[in-house]
Amino acid sequence: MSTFKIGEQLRHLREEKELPLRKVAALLDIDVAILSKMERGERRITKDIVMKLAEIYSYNVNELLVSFLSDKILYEIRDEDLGIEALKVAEERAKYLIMNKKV
Amino acid sequence: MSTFKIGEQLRHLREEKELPLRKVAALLDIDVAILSKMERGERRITKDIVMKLAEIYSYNVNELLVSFLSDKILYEIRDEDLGIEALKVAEERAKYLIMNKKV
DNA sequence: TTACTTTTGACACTTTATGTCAATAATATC
DNA sequence: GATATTATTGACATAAAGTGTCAAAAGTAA
Repeated sequence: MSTFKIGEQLRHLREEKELPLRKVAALLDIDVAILSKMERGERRITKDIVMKLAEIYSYNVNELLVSFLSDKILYEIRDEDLGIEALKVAEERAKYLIMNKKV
Repeated sequence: MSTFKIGEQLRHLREEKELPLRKVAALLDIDVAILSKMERGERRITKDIVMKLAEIYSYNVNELLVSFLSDKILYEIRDEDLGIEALKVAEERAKYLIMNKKV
């Protein structure tokens, strides 16, 4: 999947901290190439990585997670005319499920 | 991925029409086992199959597609505390993207 | 140039998804 | 309750997608 926003956001944060991929990748214990690709949307970003990066960059983790999740959601409805409608229905259903403690 | 709602809905429609899996599977040109699993959420349902089934059951295709898409969306945010928040952000972003004709 | 950072692509490997099939289970009909 | 029909389950082989590793190439700064 390609990331729409979270990748850019993470790159932006890294550049603000003036950290090279090399250092951040080392902290995450992953290859530089993978981090590079994650920031540019060529590799999947995992929830785990997002949380670790929030820690590394001292950034609000929930905000990053919402970006991460909304990217995944938008990916599911890319090119779909009924996307907005599906989002509304999904939200109704999610609220209902939460009320009944199912999600 | 498991289907939450679309599978049940399709099974219900099939039963209303009193069509056996065998016949519907033949119309779709897929194996009976696969259709059985799709209806019970053990196999992925594709957009293509949903549209063909709407035709076969003479049912509103958009309604089924919205179920199908919202299932996929809900799957992405299952078990996520920030799911609702992510849905709202995704909707805002989707509207923005549509305005700018990007999605 | 030289050093450093980043990107790109190849590769082997793993995981996940897919289609096919047959055996089993469940249901209905006689 | 035997038989026919329908539905479910699991095994299998194959295909597709994702992952980690590496090194060469490209880009950037000193």
